[in-house]
Amino acid sequence: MARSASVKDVAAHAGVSLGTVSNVLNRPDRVSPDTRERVQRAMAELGFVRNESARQLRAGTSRTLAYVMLDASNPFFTDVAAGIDVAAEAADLSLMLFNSRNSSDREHSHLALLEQQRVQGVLVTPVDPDSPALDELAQRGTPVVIVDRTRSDQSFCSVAVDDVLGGRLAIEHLIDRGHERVAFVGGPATLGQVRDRRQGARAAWKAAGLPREDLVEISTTALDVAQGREAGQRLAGMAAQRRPTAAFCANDLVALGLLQQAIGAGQQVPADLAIVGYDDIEFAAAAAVPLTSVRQPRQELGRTAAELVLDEAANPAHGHRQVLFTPELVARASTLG
Amino acid sequence: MARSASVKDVAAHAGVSLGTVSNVLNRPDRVSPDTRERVQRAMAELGFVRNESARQLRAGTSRTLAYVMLDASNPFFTDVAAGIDVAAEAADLSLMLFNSRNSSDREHSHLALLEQQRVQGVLVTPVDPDSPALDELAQRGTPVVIVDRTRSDQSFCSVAVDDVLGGRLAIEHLIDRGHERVAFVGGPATLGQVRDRRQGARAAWKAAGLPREDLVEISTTALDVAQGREAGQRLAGMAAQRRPTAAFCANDLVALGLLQQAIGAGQQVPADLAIVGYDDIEFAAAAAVPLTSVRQPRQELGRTAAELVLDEAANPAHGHRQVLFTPELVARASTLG
DNA sequence: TCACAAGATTGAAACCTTTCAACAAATCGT
DNA sequence: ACGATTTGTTGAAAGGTTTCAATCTTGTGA
Repeated sequence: MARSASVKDVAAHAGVSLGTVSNVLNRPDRVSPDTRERVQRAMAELGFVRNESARQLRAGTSRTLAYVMLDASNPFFTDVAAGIDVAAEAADLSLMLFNSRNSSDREHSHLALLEQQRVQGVLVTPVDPDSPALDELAQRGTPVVIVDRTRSDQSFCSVAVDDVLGGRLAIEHLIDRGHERVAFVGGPATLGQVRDRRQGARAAWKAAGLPREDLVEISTTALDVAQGREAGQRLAGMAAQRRPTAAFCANDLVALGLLQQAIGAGQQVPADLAIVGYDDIEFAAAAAVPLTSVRQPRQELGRTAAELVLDEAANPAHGHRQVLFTPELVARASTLG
Repeated sequence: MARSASVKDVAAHAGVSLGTVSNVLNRPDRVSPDTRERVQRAMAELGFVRNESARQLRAGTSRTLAYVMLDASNPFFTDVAAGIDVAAEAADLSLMLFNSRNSSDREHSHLALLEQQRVQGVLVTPVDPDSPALDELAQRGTPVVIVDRTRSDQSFCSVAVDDVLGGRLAIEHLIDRGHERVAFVGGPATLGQVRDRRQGARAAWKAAGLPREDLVEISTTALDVAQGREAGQRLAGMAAQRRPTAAFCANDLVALGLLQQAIGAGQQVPADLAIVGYDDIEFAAAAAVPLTSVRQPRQELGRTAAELVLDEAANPAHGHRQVLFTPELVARASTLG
């Protein structure tokens, strides 16, 4: 392509100075109506497109926000992203999404690029929330908010949902429904989410005075559908009197896999096996046996995260806040049948 | 934050000229090992971060590719995005994702920003593939590839899947299974996909010599789960001898909604109603009655699109190509029971 | 008619990096 | 020991925009 026209070309073509062209672009009211029109016509004729690099270099500020997501194929994160998008749009910023696909390397290379681009702020659901790369990024001045994860210390803004409470809600619901032998399905335990949900589950179990060994743990290597199916087979393989009558899964993907396996093996849900998922993604309600699940306020999570990062970017007196949302149990047929 | 250090600061701190710092950054081999090390130490001490705007302004080239997706919450598109990502990574570019959420306005504002950013190339699944905004963008020199849509003319590179064939495969499968009254569920007809799939369905129906009125059309206002449920209710409301024994849905989300409604109403799938979806998203196989679906090579779609846009960016002799992939029917329990 | 204010336009400087011709120093061959 | 290479380093120019003090025009009030 021919090198595209610059303000200078437009100025020459319209017979005005280059400062005036810039004024038309940035303070149209400072310029008389007829010159303004002349300049705009010149822009149209030359196909002028503002060079954002130059603009940003001079102005020092970019008009974008970025969200580095852990796994774009998990609907939970796309819903969070939609919430961020709403807030970004309200602030007249564009949201760029990056997918680290569970890889630290990809995550770090995206973060490095974003820092070089001087984006207004970075939202990130990190592979490892305690990675020092995040500290360095923040320390050098990029506003960073951690999404759906928390840190041991309070050195960042973060938004997350109370997973311990969520685990408790799930188990209390199953206990209410009369179950006395329940499986917790999820893993790996290196994920904070998994640990917290399990911890809440155990606390509720203990509080109900039920014997510890009747909360059976089935560990998976990832939180996806395939692992849910696999866990279902292990469950099915257990001796009948030891087999749990209900399962609480660490997320909906696992729960859907488990549901599929159970129905495929001819079991009735919830009569033979009740199932509770986590996240309440759209496909949970749309499953053939609609799934009871712990709902997280995904959109609000994203919206709040965006507001925090914008505050950090704009407000010099910004103080870090850790926002914790409250989850909610949505009971459906997979436990109510 | 304190304004971050520039090459000039690094040069001063390391006691070298500014050109040398740039060499360390871009041609490390041209610089002697000890000065290189000195400069690198200075960078680390000052927390130097290269300013990408300035780099890009001078170098004229960005290191990013962008995909403007129609609906990030549809797993089909995130899978396509993953395919693009793989190819982008291989070319050492970063992929930025934007979500237009089915809005032309959002799509256009994203495209405008990307043009200003002078990205290497833009991949887009547009709300309206015939929008003149795309022509203008391409005409001004930004490489553009249309993904999962096609244009009447050949003025763009595009990658898509043969939807007419896909529709034919679905209906032929149902005819093979002995169905003689089938519903086509989908809409709105303004979507090229819907039109093509329906056209293929009709062609196959006609080729089998079946009466036209026995391919019943149930039109939806969108291709999502809620509309699928709604369509299910309309189906259920039909008089028994007029009611189709099978449904071909224009995508999997609709099929899942239909499946849910049917099972909720106590019907047996496929005995009372066989269902074929389209896209073969992961949740199709994971549904409680695994869904027969028409699979599209999603990742390959993305990968090919990325390769086309990179060729257009790099190769002056580039000619536009319209790549059409072949879909494939994956038969599962929802038609095989 | 003159002084002044208000409004419109100008042009140079600054933002930070990369590139490249030119220069300096070290190394080599003879 | 001397010119020719090679290796390493320099500094100015360029890239496109925005900003801002300065200048020019026009209109107003006395």
